[in-house]
Amino acid sequence: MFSIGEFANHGRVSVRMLRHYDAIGLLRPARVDASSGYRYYEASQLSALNRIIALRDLGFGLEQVQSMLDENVSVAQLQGMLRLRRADLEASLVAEAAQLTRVEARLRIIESEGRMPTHEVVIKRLDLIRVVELTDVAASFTPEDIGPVIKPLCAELGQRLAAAAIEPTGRLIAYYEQSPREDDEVVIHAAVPVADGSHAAGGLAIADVPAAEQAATIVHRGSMDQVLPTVDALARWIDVNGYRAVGFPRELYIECPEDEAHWVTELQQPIAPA
Amino acid sequence: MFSIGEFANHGRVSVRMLRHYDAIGLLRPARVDASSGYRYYEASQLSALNRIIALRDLGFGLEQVQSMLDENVSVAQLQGMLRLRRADLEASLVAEAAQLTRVEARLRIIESEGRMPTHEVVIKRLDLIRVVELTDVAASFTPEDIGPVIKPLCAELGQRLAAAAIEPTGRLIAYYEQSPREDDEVVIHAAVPVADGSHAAGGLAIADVPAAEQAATIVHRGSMDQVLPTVDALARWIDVNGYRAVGFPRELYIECPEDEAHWVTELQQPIAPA
DNA sequence: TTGCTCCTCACGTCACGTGAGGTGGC
DNA sequence: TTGCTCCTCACGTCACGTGAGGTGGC
Repeated sequence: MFSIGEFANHGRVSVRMLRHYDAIGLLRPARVDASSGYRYYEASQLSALNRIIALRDLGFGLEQVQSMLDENVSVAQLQGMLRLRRADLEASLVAEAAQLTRVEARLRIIESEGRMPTHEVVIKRLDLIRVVELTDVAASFTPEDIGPVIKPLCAELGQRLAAAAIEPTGRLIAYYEQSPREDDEVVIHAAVPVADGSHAAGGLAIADVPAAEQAATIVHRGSMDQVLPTVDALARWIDVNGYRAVGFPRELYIECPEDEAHWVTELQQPIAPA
Repeated sequence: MFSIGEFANHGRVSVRMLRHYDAIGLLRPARVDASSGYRYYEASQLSALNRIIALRDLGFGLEQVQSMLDENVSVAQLQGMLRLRRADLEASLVAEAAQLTRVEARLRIIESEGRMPTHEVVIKRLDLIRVVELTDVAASFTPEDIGPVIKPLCAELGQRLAAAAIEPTGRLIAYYEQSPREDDEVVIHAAVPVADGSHAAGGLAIADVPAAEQAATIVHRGSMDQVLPTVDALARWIDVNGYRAVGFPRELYIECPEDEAHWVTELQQPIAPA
């Protein structure tokens, strides 16, 4: 018979742990003194303790450990739990490796630029959005070419929405479709979300902006004339963190007051692992 | 100005999170209505939220995030935090990879043997132990050769301890030193721990059983004549889990009643990554 | 009036670590 | 008597999720 302290010593666990395992019924002492409450363990219980430690060290929770030690658990169930654990571990390893990549990317940036990045990139999921939209084309994907096309396009969109009495359910979205031709031409979509049952009206097209499992996003503050550095930062981030762009880039117009210098927009780029 | 719900939507976070960040002072709403307590956020606060999300997604705790956003934090401090995080992540990846190896090993065992292993192996750290000991040699590391040598050796040790009035501070330890010669001969040490200041006496040698950062251990129940399957299980485990033996194997005699069938011993083998 | 959004507590999570306050045998 | 070991609460951990119970504007 061992006292709790001796048993803890042999098992390389804390006394508190043994008390905890007693409390949850995972490992009951062989004997408990009725008057003092002292716990006493038998040497043979070391095997039981070791089984618990071994399973816990595979990453199972104590409740799962308890069920795995149950005599009535089948081999198939044990296999199932181990396979699930394996899958969880594999997912966790991938996630942590990605986190490490991002930490290292940030260390490189801090070394080369001497400060933390000011443009923060965040990965989000984008849901499918039902929109009404107008489209036009621009000669290239630079603010100089986009600006003169998108501004009248948005104004026109606003007028037609009012004329057709359509109530948008969200804010303006622009997305940019690379022309199938080999030149730089892009098709610009100016769109607003509408309720699911909406119909085309007033010369406006109904469309679905597709969902994206992962999109890298960045907030741009200020005039869209100055958007290029933000676009570049987003592109570099995607590259440095081991992703690639897989769909149309989008802009979400979050706040557009009179003074364009105070605009807040979010650039979104669907991505996939490179 | 956004209500908390709108802001949460744009930021892809939960309303509860925003309330939490407000509560801990990480991200205060731009305005709080005095009478209703409603929180209102500005579009420009999306950048602040994104910085928080980005840092949190690197694995930093919210308290650390807060300190990293502090204007007074130096670039050197930021670098330090990122490097520490990198080191933690690397360690965590190694630990999880080892865990995955163990889970996979167990899955293979369950497939080949049709049940969970009954001999559980646990990795422990072994501290250095000051002992008094007697030694002898055996022809090989099999129970048939060890048994007839170690039994009288232990009896002799007990007598000399009593004669020299030495009080052991722990239980009997045996460890086995491969002879430097090429044959199977092993040097058997029968030792008991003593207080640090002890001196050699009564023909007993003082020695230190070295510490080991990692040792694979397994509990053997029953007579030492039957120890071979347990020794084999330990050796296989060490092999299958990507370790190798790096020091003397030991036996710790945990409980040795009259009836040897009820003995409980722990086999210990110092290991290192293979 | 019903729904919707917002609010403030406050408990639960997971496996213990860490006191606080007290007892019993050498 | 002092140290040592043991005991039982009970709080703290970390970042929220999840009700409970209630309010205010459309």
